[in-house]
Amino acid sequence: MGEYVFTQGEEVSSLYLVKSGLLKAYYLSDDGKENIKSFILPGDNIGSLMASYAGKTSTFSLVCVKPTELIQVEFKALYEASRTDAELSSAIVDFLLAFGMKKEIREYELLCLSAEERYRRLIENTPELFDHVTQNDIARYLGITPVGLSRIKTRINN
Amino acid sequence: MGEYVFTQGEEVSSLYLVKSGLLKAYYLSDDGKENIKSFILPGDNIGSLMASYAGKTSTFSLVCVKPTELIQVEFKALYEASRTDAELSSAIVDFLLAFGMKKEIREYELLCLSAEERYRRLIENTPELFDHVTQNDIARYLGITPVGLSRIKTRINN
DNA sequence: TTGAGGAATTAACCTGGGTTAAAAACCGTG
DNA sequence: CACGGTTTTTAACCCAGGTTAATTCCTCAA
Repeated sequence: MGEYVFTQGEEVSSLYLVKSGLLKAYYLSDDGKENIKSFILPGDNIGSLMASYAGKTSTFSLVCVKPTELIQVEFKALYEASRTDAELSSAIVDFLLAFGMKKEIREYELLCLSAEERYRRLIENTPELFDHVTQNDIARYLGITPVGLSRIKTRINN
Repeated sequence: MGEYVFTQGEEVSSLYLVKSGLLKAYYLSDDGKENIKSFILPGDNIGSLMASYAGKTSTFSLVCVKPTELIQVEFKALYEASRTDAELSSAIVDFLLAFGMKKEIREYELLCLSAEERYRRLIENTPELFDHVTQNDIARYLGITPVGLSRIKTRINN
């Protein structure tokens, strides 16, 4: 709860699998604005590809929103092992396919939908989230400010 | 040139590798608005994960902007083969890692940057694109209208 | 060379969401 | 219960970008 798994700018060499709890991954801009990349729920996996694969530092921070149990996997070891272990490799393929599809959906929403539509879809698809996350964070996930989200809500309720 | 590789709503079972040429992948909304998901350059790979992996129909269309040579790969066969062939599987892992990183960057740009910043970065990172793609399409890739982009340009040149 | 169709620009007006700041509602803790 | 901090709402004002439509530019085929 409130603990960081890793922070922006850090070298990260692991992937994580969420057993229980809730995390948020977010970008912090130069002027201190927070943009939430994703919430990570039990069963989801998370990691900074850029950091662990391309050897850069992480572009975002990962922090627990609720008490969380994680399984940590050393990326490089996994990657090397996958070179010769077909079963492991195909598990990784599944992991990456799931990852890619999540990203594809998010990209679609950010590119094609208005903030209001994204909000409606979030209610539709992940209502649990609203029980555990402040409206502030919901807004920053939708790509708008808390004030903006409050306005959308009142607009929706006529 | 102008030929469709596949269109939105179609069942797609292949991935593609671009040998030469240029394509665009785009979403068409109910009210006829086009939003460009990505431009695909030589060396890039493209496919609808949702369609070929999850068995849904494609959420976007893929069309050639310039005469293009493609290598087509049947997804299911590839996926099955990868289950037992470590070398193949690890090639797929690399493919998916590259795919994931591209998506991650795009997500960041859409979530955190203004249209003007995205435009500046595009000039910076992919100037070639401007030789082959209309400004209309650049705008639709940036997530704004052609009118909006024209304004940004004049704003930048004081 | 001209004319026609598409691409880009410009202008006028509108709207969604940003910004700032204050007020109100909601906590948990002593 | 009251206090102090955090969330949420509300209000006033602002701006980026959307919309529509007219104008200019470009290109290319006849």
